[in-house]
Amino acid sequence: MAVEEEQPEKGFVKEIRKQSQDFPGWYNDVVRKAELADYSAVRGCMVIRPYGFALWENIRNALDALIKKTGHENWYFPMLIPLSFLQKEAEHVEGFAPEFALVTRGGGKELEEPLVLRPTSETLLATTLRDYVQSYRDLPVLTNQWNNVFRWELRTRLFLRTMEFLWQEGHTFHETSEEAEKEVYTMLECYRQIAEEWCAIPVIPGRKSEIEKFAGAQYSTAIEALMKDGKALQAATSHYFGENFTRAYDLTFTGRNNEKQYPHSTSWGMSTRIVGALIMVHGDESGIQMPPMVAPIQVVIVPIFRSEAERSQIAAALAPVLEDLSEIRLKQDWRDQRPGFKFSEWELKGVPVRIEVGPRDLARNEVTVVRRYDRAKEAIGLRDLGVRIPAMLKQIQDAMFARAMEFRTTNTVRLDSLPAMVEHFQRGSGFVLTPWCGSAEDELKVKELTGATTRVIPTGSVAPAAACAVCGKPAATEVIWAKAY
RNA sequence: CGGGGCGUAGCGUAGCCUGGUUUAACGCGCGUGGUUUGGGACCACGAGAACUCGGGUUCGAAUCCCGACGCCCCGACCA
Repeated sequence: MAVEEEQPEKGFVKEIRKQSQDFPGWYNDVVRKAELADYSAVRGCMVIRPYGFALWENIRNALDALIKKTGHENWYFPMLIPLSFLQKEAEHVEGFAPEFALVTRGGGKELEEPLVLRPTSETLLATTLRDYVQSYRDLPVLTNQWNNVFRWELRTRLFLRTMEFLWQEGHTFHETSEEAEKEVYTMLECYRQIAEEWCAIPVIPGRKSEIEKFAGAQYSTAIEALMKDGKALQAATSHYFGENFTRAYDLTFTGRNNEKQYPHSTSWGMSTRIVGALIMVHGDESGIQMPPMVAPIQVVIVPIFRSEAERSQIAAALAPVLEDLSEIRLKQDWRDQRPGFKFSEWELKGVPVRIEVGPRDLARNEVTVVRRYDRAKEAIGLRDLGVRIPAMLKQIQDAMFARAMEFRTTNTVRLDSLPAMVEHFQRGSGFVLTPWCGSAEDELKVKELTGATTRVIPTGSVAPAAACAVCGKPAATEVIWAKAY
């Protein structure tokens, strides 16, 4: 009951700041009050609580299945990496050095060489695979690992940027550049599927600019999503390294021509940040909204009763229903709280469907079903739930994606001049699509004038027959600009 | 790293300016008992804080002074 401001019309929320007035405050309240995650003893690190971790697990399981389906195998590499490994690739170390966390002591004495808590594992992969790859017959090597990484961040936010986070990092090594580049886009497509089909988050896949690419990559690709506050969030990335890392780490193979060659490598990752994206795309003034496919709890049953007799009546009536819904992630809430309290709490936590069962319902052999998506309420016969609930979950999943897509569409504009961009970004953000010549000076100029950066050059977009919106030279591509997380 | 703010019970705060009826208060939460239960219930009783840490001033410090540490916000930085 921390908030004194006037209640929203519906009067359902008491504990979270208003999304419309204080988006960052709202986000923070929702993450903590919905019991997804909390701060920890160390600044910038977080405790992921069971409800939040269950959400991550659902996303992870879906992605892990896709990764395996596309031919990759899970490995595990150590978290401690000798500092010298990181220092071998100049661009890479330059990009990451400020974020290193070093271990300098062990066993009570100073270490010969500091160890880095992995910020990412490219260097370790390339080094290790030297022992396993000799011939073109040993390629491709398609690896993935689920782990934690550390980056010493100055400003942190739960899920979006923490010093330690969970992700998967895939690393692959190929005989040819064609094969490696194909891999980059195969994995980007996997990420698109996870984001759009599982998390109901519309994304734009495409290529990052030179400035925005990963340190050490030839080029980077990403999927970009638009949050409800108009800011962009990179939801996953996939990089092409060419021979950059294999040369730097002297990973070679003997090719079909009997000559020593360097494999072409890639890496790609999706992190717990996707959880933050999901919250900021679907959440509203009442809290989170979980897309049914990844929701830790898809259906919650709130029994309403006054007496022991009513209680057992409800329990008895529910028994066959529970059998019909055995495929659903379902929770019964028999806690000793008033129903209204439970309604609010489950809405805050974003459970897609709530089933209310009380004496009035049972008298008609029905239950009251309420959708979190729009609070639509309807009576459904007890025997129909086994069919109606799965259909409803599917319908909610689709509706959530459609609504997010509509938001993105109405918040995407085409502009063709720098003054128009400056004027636009003074009012807010959203996606801004412009013709662009591709020069880094333009990016820096726009960033200085507006705070916005290039997010992505959409896959499949063609060079418009137009002048670059920033400098007026002939455009080489279309590009999306936005203020970003 | 620059600018600003804050450290008082599990959480959110009041008290501080103007030291002493403060035995540090209030709300939420927590425990027990009871009445309740279809949109965040109510009553009663109860547990819970040597006020971030270290110095100093003073007869007396949560309160004033100095220092340290931690956290938050803004900026810079940033897969």
